[in-house]
Amino acid sequence: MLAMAKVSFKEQVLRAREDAIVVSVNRFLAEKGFDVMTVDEVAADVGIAKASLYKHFSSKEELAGAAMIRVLERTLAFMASLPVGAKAVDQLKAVARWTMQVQLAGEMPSLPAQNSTLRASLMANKPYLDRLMEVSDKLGAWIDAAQMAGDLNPRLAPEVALYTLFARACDPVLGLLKASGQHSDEQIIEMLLSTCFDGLSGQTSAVNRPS
Amino acid sequence: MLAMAKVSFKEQVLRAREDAIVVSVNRFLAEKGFDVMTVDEVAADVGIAKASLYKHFSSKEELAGAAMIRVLERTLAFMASLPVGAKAVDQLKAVARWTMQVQLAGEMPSLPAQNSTLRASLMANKPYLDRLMEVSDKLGAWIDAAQMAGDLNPRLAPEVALYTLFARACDPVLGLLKASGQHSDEQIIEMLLSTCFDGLSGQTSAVNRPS
DNA sequence: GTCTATAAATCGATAGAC
DNA sequence: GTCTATCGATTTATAGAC
Repeated sequence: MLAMAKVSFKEQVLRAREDAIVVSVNRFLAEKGFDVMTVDEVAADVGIAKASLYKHFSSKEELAGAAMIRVLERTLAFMASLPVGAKAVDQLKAVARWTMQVQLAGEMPSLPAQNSTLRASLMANKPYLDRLMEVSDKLGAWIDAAQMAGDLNPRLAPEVALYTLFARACDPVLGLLKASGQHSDEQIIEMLLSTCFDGLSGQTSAVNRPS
Repeated sequence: MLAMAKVSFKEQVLRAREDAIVVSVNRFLAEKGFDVMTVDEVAADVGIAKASLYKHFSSKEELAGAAMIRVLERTLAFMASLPVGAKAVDQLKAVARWTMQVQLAGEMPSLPAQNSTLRASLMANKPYLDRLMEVSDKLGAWIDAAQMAGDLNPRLAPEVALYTLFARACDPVLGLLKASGQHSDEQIIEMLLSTCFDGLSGQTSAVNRPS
C-alpha cells in the first residue's frame, strides 16, 4: 500500500513536470513558431537541463505534437461545456470566438504547414490525429446542422467552412489589429467574427453572444 | 559610344542574374517559408556560388525584402491594369482573386510575422516600405469608396478590411483545399472569395467577375 | 531522471585566390 | 564578380557520471 502510494506520487510529479514542459512549448509556439523555437530555450524556461527534457519527449516534433494535443483537448472541453440546446450556428460562433480569445491570450500554438519533417511526425502521431478528428467531426456535425437550418450558406462545401474555422484560430489579422492598438481585444474579436460569418460586405445578421 | 553600350550590356546581364535570384527566393519563400529556406539552396538553384550571391544581396533578410518588393510591384501592376470605371468593391474582389491565383501558382512569398530580425530589416528597407504603403493607400481608397457606396459594411473599421485582404493572399485554407484535391483551382478561389466578402452565412450578393 | 559536456550537422557570412 | 574553402555560431540530439 505504501509502495503503491509512493509510485503514484512520483508519477504525479512526473506528470506535473511534463505538463510544465508542454505549457512552455505551447507559449513558445504561439510567440515564435516551430522553426524559431529552440529546445534549449524550452529547457531553460522550464528550469531543467536539455538532456532531461529529452527523457520525456524524444524529439522537437514530439514536443510540438504534445502542445497541439493539449490545445485540441482544451477545445474539446470548451465544446463540451456549450449548452446542447443552442442553434448550431451559435455553437460554431462560440467556438470561433473562443479560439480567437486563446490566440489573443498568446496561447494558440501555430505550426508551419510547410515543414515536411514536422508534418510527417504529426501524421504518425495517433493521439494527435484522434483528437484532431474528434474536433473535426463535432464541428462538421454543427456545420451540417447549420446549413440545414439555413443559418450557413447551403451552397458552401462543408470542408470549406471547416478549414475556414480552423484557419481563423491562427489568423494573423488578430495580431495585426492588436499591434495597431486602436481596438480592445473584445472589439477585435467581434469585428473578425463579423467578417468571418457575414463577410466584408456585411449587412446580414448581427453576431450574438451565446447565453 | 561603344564603351557605354558595353557597360549597359554588362549591367543588363547583372540585372538578369539578380532577377533570377529573386525569382528563386520568391518560390522558396512560397514553398518553405523564410526560416526553412537556406541561402545555400538558393545559390544552388540559381547555379552560382553562395559567395557570389552575397555580392548581390548582403544578407538573407535582404533577399526576402527583394522578393517582397517584387510581389508588391506585380500587385501594383495588376491594380493599374484594372478598368478605372468599375465599382470599388469589384476592384477589391479582383485584387483578392488575383492574389489567390498567385498563391495557388506557388508564387506568393509568405514571411513569418514573428521573426524579429526579419521585421527589423524590412522596417529599415525603404523601397519595400514605399511599395507597401502605395498598395495600402490604393486599397484603402477603394475600401473607403466601397463603404460609401454601401457595397462594403460601413460599420467595419477600414483597417480591418485592409488587413483581411492582405491576409487572404496567404490564407492557408487555399493550400488545404488544394491538397484535398476535391475542387479545381477556380472553384477554390470562387468559394473563398465568397466567404471573404459574403461570409460563411452567405445568402447576400453573388461574386461577379470583372469585365 | 537530472546534470555537464560534447558530438554531429547545419547555416549565415566571409577570406582570399583568380 | 565568381569561385573554393572555411570560420564562427547555433541547434538537435546523445554520452556518461551521479
